[in-house]
Amino acid sequence: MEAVKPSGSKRLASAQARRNQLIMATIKCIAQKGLSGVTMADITTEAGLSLGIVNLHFQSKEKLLIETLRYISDEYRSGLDKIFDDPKKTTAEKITAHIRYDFSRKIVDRNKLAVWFAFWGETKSRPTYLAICADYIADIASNLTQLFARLKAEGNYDTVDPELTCVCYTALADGLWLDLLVTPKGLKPNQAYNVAMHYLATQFPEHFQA
Amino acid sequence: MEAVKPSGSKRLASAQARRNQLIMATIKCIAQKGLSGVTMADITTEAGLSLGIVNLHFQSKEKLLIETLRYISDEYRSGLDKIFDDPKKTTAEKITAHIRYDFSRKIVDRNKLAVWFAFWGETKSRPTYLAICADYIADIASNLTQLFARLKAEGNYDTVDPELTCVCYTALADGLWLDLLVTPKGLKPNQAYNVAMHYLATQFPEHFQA
DNA sequence: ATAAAATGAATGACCATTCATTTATTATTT
DNA sequence: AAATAATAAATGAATGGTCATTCATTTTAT
Repeated sequence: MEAVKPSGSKRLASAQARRNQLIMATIKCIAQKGLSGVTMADITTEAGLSLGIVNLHFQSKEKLLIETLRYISDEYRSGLDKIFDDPKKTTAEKITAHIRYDFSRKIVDRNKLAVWFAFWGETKSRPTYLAICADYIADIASNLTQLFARLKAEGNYDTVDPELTCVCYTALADGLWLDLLVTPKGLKPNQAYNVAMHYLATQFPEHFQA
Repeated sequence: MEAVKPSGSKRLASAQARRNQLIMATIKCIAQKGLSGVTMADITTEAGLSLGIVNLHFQSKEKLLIETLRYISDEYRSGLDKIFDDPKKTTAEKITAHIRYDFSRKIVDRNKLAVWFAFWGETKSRPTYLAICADYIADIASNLTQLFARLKAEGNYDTVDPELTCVCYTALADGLWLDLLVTPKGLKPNQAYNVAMHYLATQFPEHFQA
């Protein structure tokens, strides 16, 4: 029935499904074997598909890796955007939701954390990886700074510096994620959340409890 | 003159010098090409030596990488030990020295940071890497917690939880290092130091100024 | 003269990519 | 509806390039 599109909807859907299937397998394999250790054979076997499939859908290994990083970035970002744009939440509620999200199951998944840090560890040598994340990082920082500035205005927080608080919180979250990845026996997601809250409570004691 | 040692001192010294030379070249190459991109040829060329030299001094590439990680770990650790064991410093001075050290030129060297995060990104798949650092991480945390506990006792800080403060500071430092590595145009070492101090000032306002 | 250190061409393993062939899906015809 | 043609998707054996490792030879130190 579709006059313009050359291929039927079933085919398009399956192509997208294959891409996702391969990205999921890539996440798992990077976590298991490291960015320096994953092979095409690892990924396609994990996905239950044939060796040639990656080049069919992604042209090359490198492009699959980049799409995998982009997938994780987009997922993280879109979750935060939803919170930030929610008209029903107050400023304080948005901040709380942000922190809850940062240490939620979906984000603190060790496979995904492994992928994050695998790419961070290579950004100096491969600027492409950084370029993928640079925009969204700036956006998120801008949104969070804005929330802190609003809360400062709403509450009685003359000494708070919203930008500094944003930089400090962001670095703290990064460090806690690293802890969750490398010492899973040491720090639990819930404890990490408490540490983050402890910092926020030092800045906005009227609104947050440590 | 040495009766026991089979080889002369000049040879021993040169063997050790070669090892260091290769480790330095490895740090530079990992920063430039990433852990997944370095080759033996890269490293030996950077060191100005021949291709076979690594296997002569380190048996294998993997062992050289491990020794490189160990070198950086030991360097960091020994610097902190000197501060912690200094009998001339008060508790507060030791903490200040610790933070200064964490953001000093020697530690915030982007090549070395690149190596740190290259290895962190692979710890999930290669537990050996974590094993190398696990001990010293625990030691440093124990020392720092002790310092915070002493300062709590010395000052008027009933609400401070030394362990929590240690976890929070450590994560914050990790996150700031990551920032320094990936967004060198954004955050400068001096600013990172100020952010860390800002957090400490929230815990010990009588002793530290943001 | 002896022994250790260093070299780098040669080797073999590994792995991303290609592409001829097979399988599945959609369109057309009877 | 069924059969057939046309097209897209998927496969995996074969290819070629890269790279860690080896070791016979050369260089340097004792």
